Amino acid sequence: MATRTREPLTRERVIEAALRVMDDEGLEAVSMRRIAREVGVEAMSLYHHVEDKEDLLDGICERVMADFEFPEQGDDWAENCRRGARSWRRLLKKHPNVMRLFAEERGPIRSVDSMRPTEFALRLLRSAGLSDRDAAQAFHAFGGYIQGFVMMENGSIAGGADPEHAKAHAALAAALPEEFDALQAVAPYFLECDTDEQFEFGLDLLIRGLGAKVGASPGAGGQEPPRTG
Amino acid sequence: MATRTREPLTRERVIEAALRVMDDEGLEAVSMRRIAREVGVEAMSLYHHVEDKEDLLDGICERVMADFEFPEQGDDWAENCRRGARSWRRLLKKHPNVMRLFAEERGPIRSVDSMRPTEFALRLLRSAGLSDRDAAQAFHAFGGYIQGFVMMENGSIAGGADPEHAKAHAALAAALPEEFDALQAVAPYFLECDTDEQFEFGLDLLIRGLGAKVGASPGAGGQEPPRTG
DNA sequence: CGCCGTATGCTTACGATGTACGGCGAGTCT
DNA sequence: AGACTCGCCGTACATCGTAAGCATACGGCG
Repeated sequence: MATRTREPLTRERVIEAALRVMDDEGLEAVSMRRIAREVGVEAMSLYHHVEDKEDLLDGICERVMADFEFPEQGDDWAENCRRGARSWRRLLKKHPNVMRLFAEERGPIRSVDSMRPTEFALRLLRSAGLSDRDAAQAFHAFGGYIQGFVMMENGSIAGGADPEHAKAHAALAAALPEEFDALQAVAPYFLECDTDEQFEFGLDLLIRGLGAKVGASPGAGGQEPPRTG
Repeated sequence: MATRTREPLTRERVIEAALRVMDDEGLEAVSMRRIAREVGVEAMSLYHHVEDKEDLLDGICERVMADFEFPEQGDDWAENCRRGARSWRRLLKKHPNVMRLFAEERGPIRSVDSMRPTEFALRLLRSAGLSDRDAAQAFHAFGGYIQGFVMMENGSIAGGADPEHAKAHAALAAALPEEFDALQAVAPYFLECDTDEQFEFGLDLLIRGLGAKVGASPGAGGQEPPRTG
């Protein structure tokens, strides 16, 4: 028979297929029917493994986060931060569409593995000498920067990566009234666009700033937490 | 007659209606039919003023950017940067869903007004003493940070703003295995979550870092641009 | 062995979406 | 007057998420 006791579809396999389709064909290709086809099943069968499409997308997010590659750590906290940040960016760029999912309101976390990157980052910041409070703040600062940067790389609002769009952008900048002189002066550098270098630039700013802060109040562990009621 | 020569629907009015619906009822409510109803017309009539839905969404983005409020400028470049950043964040928070649009790949810019915030930011950075090249880099650093931060505020992946979600997140953190000690220690501060303060923290890091850079190579204008072929 | 509850999958169907296509009425030009 | 254009409408279609019900297969029981 064709329908021999087949491999019994799991949530993991569904999500994996969805991630594959998303990476290969874009987020709009991720429909229940498309994913079902991908795993050799009809659309409605997926609902035995995911609650609904939102849940599927949540699953993709967690799946991606769980793929974070933990960089080796050395003695220099700044370099450790840099490596962590680069790794996070690399991950986000590997699945360009996941930023769009992050930008939506996501459901509660379900898998433990997807929290490991956060734990990793927080340890790193604490080991740099930040208080728990400052670690939380710095976490948001770095997280925001990295995700926002990648978003600008992908979405290309106000300075994107792909040459064609950048070219169009620059052409438009050149055609602008004279009052946009700063834009016209800087446009070539938008075009040049070595995004790795640009990423490092901002990363450097954050780390320098953090260095100043660490130097200012060195070695402080966590003081008492705020009342969380 | 009811159908007297009525106000002749324009692209602007369509986009304005779409923005209103998006702000009031969320991005998923923005359908061609819904917007058409909003302006008292049938869905297909919209296509005389926007190419397709993508174009409409592009229009929303530009419309929002054109709403940027230019803060007054003083003598302190750092304070000027802060004001500009706060203004940009305020704008993004005023239309929380627009971040999701920015996260997608957007079409080419069409309106001049929507470029003014960029021009403003670049002037500001140049007046701080940055070279054109560094201004471009810093622009991406600040832009990335601000947008990413707001995205985290809204989307709440790894530390969101609204209390309910944060609470759930913290509860989950507390229930985590012991290996997540950093996360557990910092969780209260994620919960506390004075987002304004957190925003200022990251902003400060960037500005401090920039200050170091400005101090290092002071007053340099723009050197020659790279070949843009 | 047969029996049955519970997973798992399929089929059908419904309402909503973006938009291609063609028609219709009014204003403008020759 | 007649032709043409412009703004708008109505209809139609493919695709989407998913609710409801039916079919089949598997595991634990007698």
